[in-house]
Amino acid sequence: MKANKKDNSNIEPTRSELEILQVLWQHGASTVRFVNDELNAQKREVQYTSTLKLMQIMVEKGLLIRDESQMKHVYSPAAEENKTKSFLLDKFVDTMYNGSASSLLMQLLGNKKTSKEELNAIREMIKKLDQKDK
Amino acid sequence: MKANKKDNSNIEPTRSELEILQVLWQHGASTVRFVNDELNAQKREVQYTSTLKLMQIMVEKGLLIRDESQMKHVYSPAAEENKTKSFLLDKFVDTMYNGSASSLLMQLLGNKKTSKEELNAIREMIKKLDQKDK
DNA sequence: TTTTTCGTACGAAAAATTTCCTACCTTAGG
DNA sequence: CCTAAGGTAGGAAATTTTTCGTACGAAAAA
Repeated sequence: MKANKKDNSNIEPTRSELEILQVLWQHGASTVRFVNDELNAQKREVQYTSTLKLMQIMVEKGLLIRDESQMKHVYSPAAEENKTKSFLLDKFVDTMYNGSASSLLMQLLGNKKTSKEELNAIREMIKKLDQKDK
Repeated sequence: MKANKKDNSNIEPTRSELEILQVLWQHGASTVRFVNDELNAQKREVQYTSTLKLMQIMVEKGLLIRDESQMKHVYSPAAEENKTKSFLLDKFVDTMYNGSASSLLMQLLGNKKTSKEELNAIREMIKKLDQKDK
């Protein structure tokens, strides 16, 4: 019942909260049971009630909304996935690269983990962008 | 005196620790006094001894190293700036974009905050990359 | 020399985050 | 009806992160 920020998307999820958001982004609106199973499968062992509690808190914070019409409540992200991601990406660029997106990209390109396919996808994307402008 | 991970760069700095790293990345090796002043100027009000303590903890964790040869200890990041950033960026891409760098870029390009200049810089970068490959 | 200023060390408090126990309710199966 | 399985609510404990008070030493100023 604390103050809902005018907009949910300017709240920083904690690390655990982010894990939960990931599951919801990936699978869409879900029950606690489902999220908890996913966490245990994908991430780490965690008790059902821990996940429940966390998701309840997230509702209070306005990060999630829930459908209580059924006994098994169904939770979903309160903000657009892209809005949240965009916000977090922005913050990341700011704190890590002084706001320079190209610096970030540079790092990304120098990254072993970035595969050939990724690089090609990026190139294509830029090409299209270039054409539009011309 | 806890175990130093073989490599510092796979440790996740906390949010506050990241703020300190930022200052050090930006200004190079510094005293606590300097870092604290920067934090107060750039970020938020914080007591000198709080910053001191945090930086001491970071030394214990292996995130920072310090030169104690002078009375005013001088701290610097233990790992290469790029190594740490690369690691964090990787994690970010993984958790937020399922490892897809191009998805991230897409988000970046759709971002209001990404200026024209940035876009151009990115285009140039890709062009060069393309030429190399051909 | 005395005092004031500025530094570190250390411990503990405070705050934030995360975990889980217990109680209790509803539904499904016997 | 009775029991077992599975759900939510809420409080409190545990852990992690952050903040700061106090003690004390060195150096600079008076």
